[in-house]
Amino acid sequence: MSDYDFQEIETRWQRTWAASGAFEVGEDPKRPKFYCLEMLPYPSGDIHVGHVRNYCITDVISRCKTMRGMNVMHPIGWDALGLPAENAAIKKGVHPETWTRSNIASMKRQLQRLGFSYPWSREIATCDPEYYRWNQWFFLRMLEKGIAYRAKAPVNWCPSCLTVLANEQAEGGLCWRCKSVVEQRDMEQWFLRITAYQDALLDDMAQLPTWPERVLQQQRNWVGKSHGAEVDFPVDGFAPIRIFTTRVDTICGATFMLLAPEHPMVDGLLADLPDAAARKDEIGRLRAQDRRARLEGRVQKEGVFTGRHATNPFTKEKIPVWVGNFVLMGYGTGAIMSVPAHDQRDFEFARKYGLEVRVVIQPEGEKLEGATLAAAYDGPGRVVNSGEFDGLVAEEAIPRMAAWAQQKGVGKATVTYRLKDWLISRQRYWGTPIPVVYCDKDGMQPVKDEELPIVLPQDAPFTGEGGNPLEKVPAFVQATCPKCGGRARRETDTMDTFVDSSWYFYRYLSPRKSDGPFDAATVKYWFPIDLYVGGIEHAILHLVYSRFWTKAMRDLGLVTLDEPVTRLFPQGMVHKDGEVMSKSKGNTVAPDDVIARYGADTLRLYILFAGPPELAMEWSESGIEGPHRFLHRVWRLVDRHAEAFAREPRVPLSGELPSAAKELRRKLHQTVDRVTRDIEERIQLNTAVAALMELVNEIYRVEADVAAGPARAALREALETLVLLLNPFTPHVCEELWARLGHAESLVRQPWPIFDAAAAREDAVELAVQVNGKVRGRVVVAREAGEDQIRAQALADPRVAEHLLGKQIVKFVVVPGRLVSMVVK
RNA sequence: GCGGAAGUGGCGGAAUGGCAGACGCGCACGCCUUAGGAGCGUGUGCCCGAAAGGGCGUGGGGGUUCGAGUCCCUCCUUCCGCACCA
Repeated sequence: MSDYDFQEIETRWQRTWAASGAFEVGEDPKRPKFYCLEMLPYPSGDIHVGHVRNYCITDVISRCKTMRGMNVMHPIGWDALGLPAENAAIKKGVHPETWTRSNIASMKRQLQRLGFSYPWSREIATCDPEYYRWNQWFFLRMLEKGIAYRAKAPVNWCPSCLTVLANEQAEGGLCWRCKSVVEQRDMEQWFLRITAYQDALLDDMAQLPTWPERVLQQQRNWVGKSHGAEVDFPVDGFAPIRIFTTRVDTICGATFMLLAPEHPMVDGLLADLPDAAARKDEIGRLRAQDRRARLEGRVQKEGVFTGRHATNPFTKEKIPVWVGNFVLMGYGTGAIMSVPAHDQRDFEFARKYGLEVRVVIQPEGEKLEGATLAAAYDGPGRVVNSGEFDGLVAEEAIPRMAAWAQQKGVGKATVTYRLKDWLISRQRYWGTPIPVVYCDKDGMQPVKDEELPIVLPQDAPFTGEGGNPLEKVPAFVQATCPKCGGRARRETDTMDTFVDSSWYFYRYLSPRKSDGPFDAATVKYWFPIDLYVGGIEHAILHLVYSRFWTKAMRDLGLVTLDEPVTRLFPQGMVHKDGEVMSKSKGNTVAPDDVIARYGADTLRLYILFAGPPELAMEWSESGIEGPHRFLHRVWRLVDRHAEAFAREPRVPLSGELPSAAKELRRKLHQTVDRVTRDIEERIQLNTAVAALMELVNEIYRVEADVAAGPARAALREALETLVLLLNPFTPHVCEELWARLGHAESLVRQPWPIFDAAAAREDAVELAVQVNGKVRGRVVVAREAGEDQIRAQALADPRVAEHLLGKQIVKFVVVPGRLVSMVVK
């Protein structure tokens, strides 16, 4: 009997696993495969509790599936390119690669201290040229197919940092670093044509029945498919203004039009008018003021009349054309028809500028008047004031009026999407160089495959003065045109790092392959991913990009899959003191400190026990004591019998067992069933842990009664089964106890306990007896007791009888194994 | 505004429509100990009661059912996305 020295046990077993390559895997056609994926971490410096939670979930499932006889792929890698490394370089004068590699080293050590079951030989880092060369290779294939293209587009420009920012880095219209208001600039950029897949991204959701609805819903919103109509409003002397609307049924109520301030027709419309300059200034003010007003939360609607009129093609009326600060250039056509009677935004605008409000949808049994309307009416009703369409209900009017527009050649039913093509250009150093050059003679030319990888130069200057450091490396910029052999300028934009994470899970399968991104046969064996666990914050960007990437690869003939992931399990965040745990809030907990005090097994157990994995969990310092005490209890319980069992010959469980042994086996096998289903089916790990705690309590309770004689075999079974069931959660202490129980082999591939349904069955059950919905007594009946017998016993219960005195039983319900319910009056 | 998730003891949280509060934290009392921030045991939703027992209880209100935390309707609150999306 010895103390539970978790530090010594944990480091020793971690060394043993590493030395034996315990978690290395390969393709094995004889065993069913299980690809268990977790989101690869960004090497920011330290593992945080959120990572730990993510990886504990996958580790328990991986270890359990392995014990269940499956061939499990459970790899890890590093999402190692990205802005923070470059900022560290600017701030501390270290090269981004040095910073990144040293972070990887320390985070790897932290992961190893947690005992996760990774095949480390498959570790990848996306900053490795042997990884990002395949980003470049994919890019070239996509360029050939027209999936990648270059175009001018508005981007976020920070006037103080003198650089372009990713959308995510310009949140709320402010530069994330210096907080200045970002400007929109038109620049030549690289895009991936994700919009070619917008319907596939929606339709293929049918192949994802086990994805959580909230994720699918977020993705649907992100794609933002919206059915409506486009209609052209002619303007004398100009091209017609094309609008998009979902409510073409209200078009006869359109009393003015609005253009986005950035709309390309605005300047032309103003051109020859006498007061053009003043109007132009006003509109310029709207463009500038718009973003600021939005981020301050003041969303006042403002507009400027252009001085021009357009013709409503349905009513032939001339209506004024305005510029409105709430019309977005990025959605629809950047121009709208304004129907103030039936759209609240248009209503507010019309009231402010004294524009006409005309009712064209009349609700049942009411009479709305434009002049007295208090708010826009957007409910159901019938069309009025709309000529031949009067009397139709709105839903009928929409297709009819769209068809009319098409027939007259002024519009058509159409569909718009919120989704935009994926802008992958970044004017930054620490990313994958985009493999093209620009030749004065031949223009843009893709680099030849043989020249890949285009490697980042080591000697770029990180000054923090803005601009892309790559531009300042002449040896990098100077290139040869692959077509004419003349001088060319190399592209200095690098790729968005979301490119790296869109396909990394294929690379794990053949991580060192040098003649292709992955091996088709291994993909065929391992894909699709059976379970993907990660933070809910990636519900859109990463998970949409990954789905797109697989579809694009399919169309390039590289894979045969439509979707990469069968089951997605987004785990909840970790909170502390009611807030999300984060560096900026300063409420983080360092896993290393917890491990030093309690050990990795306790940390793993606590983080899984604290709550259901899909919901936010609340971190509490005192809560961790429970699992820690539990492991001590397990240790004492098993260790005090271990030596004896290790020596004793194995006695089969046979014949009639004493009742204490039968009770123990009942609880034991009920626990086997619960734990197995909680891990494999429900992914409800907190209740699996609770079941194991109950089991330990039960073993303690009957320990003395089963320590000797024929019952002793049941004690041994219980202790060994406990160690096996607990192993996925707390593998170090379990390995140690397993060894002490006399086993030479590691637990990693030990077969999972087999559920014995007969042993788990209760032979007597206690039923509650309800009278008018209230429990008035209990009866113990044999498992197979018939209804008559149960009825007789229930009525015989003295307390029940008391409540029946002078009453009539009008209904009698027996729920086998549960309760008896009677209604009396 | 739209979408999603969630409201259960002092706290984290359990409950295929079937005995609400499993398991753990905390707390109280006791045992053991030279000592304990160790271990063991008992108790612990609220109210009345010495007890037996009774009443009330899963955000509020209504409904379905022999039976509702769970299903339906409605309202309220909190958190998380997206958001002047036409």
